[in-house]
Amino acid sequence: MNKYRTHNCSELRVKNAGENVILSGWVNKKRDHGNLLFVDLRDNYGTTQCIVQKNQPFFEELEKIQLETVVKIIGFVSKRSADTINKEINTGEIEIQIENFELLGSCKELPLPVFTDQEYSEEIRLKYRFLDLRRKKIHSNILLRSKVISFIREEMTKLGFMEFQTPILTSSSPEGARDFLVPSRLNPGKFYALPQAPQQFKQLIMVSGFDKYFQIAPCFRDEDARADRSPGEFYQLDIEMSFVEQEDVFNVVEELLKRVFNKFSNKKFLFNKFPRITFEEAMLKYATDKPDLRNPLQIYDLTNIFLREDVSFEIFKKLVKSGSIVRALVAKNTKDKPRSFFDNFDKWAKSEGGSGLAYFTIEQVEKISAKGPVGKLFSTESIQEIMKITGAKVGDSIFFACNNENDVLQLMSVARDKIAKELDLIDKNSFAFCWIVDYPMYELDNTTKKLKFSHNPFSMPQGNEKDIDFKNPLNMKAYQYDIVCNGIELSSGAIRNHKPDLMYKLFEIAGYDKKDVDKKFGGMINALSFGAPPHGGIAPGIDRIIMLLADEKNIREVTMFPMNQNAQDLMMDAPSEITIEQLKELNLQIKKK
RNA sequence: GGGGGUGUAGCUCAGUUGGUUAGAGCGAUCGCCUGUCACGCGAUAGGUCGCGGGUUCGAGUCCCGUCACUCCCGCCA
Repeated sequence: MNKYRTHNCSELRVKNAGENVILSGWVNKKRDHGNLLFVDLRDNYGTTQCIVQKNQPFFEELEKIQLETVVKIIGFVSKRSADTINKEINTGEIEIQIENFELLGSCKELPLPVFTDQEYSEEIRLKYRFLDLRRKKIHSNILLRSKVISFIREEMTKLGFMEFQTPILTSSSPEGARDFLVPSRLNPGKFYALPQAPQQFKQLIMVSGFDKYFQIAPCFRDEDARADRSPGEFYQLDIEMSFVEQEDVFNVVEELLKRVFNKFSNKKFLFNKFPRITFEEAMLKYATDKPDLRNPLQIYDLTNIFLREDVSFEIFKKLVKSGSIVRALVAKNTKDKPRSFFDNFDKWAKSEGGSGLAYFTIEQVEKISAKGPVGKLFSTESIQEIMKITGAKVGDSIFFACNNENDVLQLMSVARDKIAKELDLIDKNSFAFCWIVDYPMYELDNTTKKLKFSHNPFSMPQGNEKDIDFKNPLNMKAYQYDIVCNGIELSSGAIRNHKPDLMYKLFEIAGYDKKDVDKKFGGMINALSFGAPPHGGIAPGIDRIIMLLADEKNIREVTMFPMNQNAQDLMMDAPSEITIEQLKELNLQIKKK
């Protein structure tokens, strides 16, 4: 028999009444009635009410015990009387009559309450994460994470995939995020990098003939944090497959995500078959390549309206003439909204650094007209044209923004969310997945004005190799795709370029000559020239999947031991200073400020 | 690197236009209480109002600076 317990704290039922039992756990709560003491004992599985009367010799000792102390309770199970049953917990029909107890782990005065729904500061939560993790919500989030990960492993295995580990110490890559670097003791002056993703390794696994790979892979990127982005490290469900086209990857991922989301959430799927939206279409309709499709609002281009003679909105007309564009959103049935409703959006848009949001409401007394500060600047015919383009009806309002393309898109993307939230148009009980496809191979770097890879440099350009228009690289599309759910980008993926010659050509366009490519990606290119299968894959973010399933907005709520925004672990005190000896051994010197 | 928010007791927060001794709930300590399940009742302790400077007869409150946490932008192929 186990020394510490015969049962866990969620196990005992009426049928156990009369049995002698031993339970161990944390003192979750005490209710002290002076001559009668209730102790709620908690472990990973649940809580059990234990009770002791004053006549027991250890009564006073137990009465004074700190919450969160770990104790072993020895006693017997007794059935509760009907009026004292607690239906909230699954051991609520019984209680333990304590016959003795043993202190297993004492507890100092708590820096934060454990048994409470109260929110408290992240600083204190992260410093005492081991206490924070005892709390119900986050404890169950972490359990959910564990279950999801093992389910994913099972399902991937069923789908014929093999899990392989890839190195954690690897080489720095020139593209992409900032690397975390690790100095090499045996190779003075040289550094390893932690992998931003096992990108090259998973391709090498394909070249090695393993056909279907997956891994719950740690990824390291030294970039600034966001609510949905841990600083430092995160996990991807890394997938790669040989002899596949884009659709084959989609089928696997769609099937897997459906199984996972159906198993771990009651929310419904808005689309049973995930819609495919081209990058171009997404940017036009949603002004972002990670649209929240729960939001029914669409964006329309109204630039041409401002070239019309019968529109006298001179500020916008002037901007349009000098190259600005106009994009609009329709807010249905908003004619009765107060003036403040509209002005607040304009005020908000200005606070976003934009030029504001103009608006009018379509009305019809006899003729169709526009109401609002700029309404009279539009003729009936121009309003009718706007209604044709946008599908707006009498009683709807139009919000529009005019600026250069970048700024308009940025504003409209956020405005679309904000207006939908304000009008309560988003069904919170659903998942809206979609694929974003046909990404451009290259884009212009805003600061350097040079061409760069818009996503992964290893992606395969679309079309027959002979027909690819290398002269107009900005027109080149790639077999590059993203999967998005509820406005959250879960993953990017691509069919890879497995042809070294083509790869050199593509890198040349981005400004890397053959020598650069050989130096930076030599291992990869070399491998591809020894018989590489066509292959492709994807890597959905595990943390974000759990966030969606747990309905959490912050990634730290689904991460056991996260770092804070400044990439510090307040509990372990990382990063920390190291000794002179360690530095010497690594041939490093710290430059003083 | 830039912008916003927050910072008052161990924890969560209140604190009016600048005005006497900075409050509450939870927690802690002590006492009372035999059926609670957020038990109840009474008492006590607990404060560099993040830090530094300034304005003022007087600053938790106003101003300047700074630090910490957080959200966003940049960044994240």
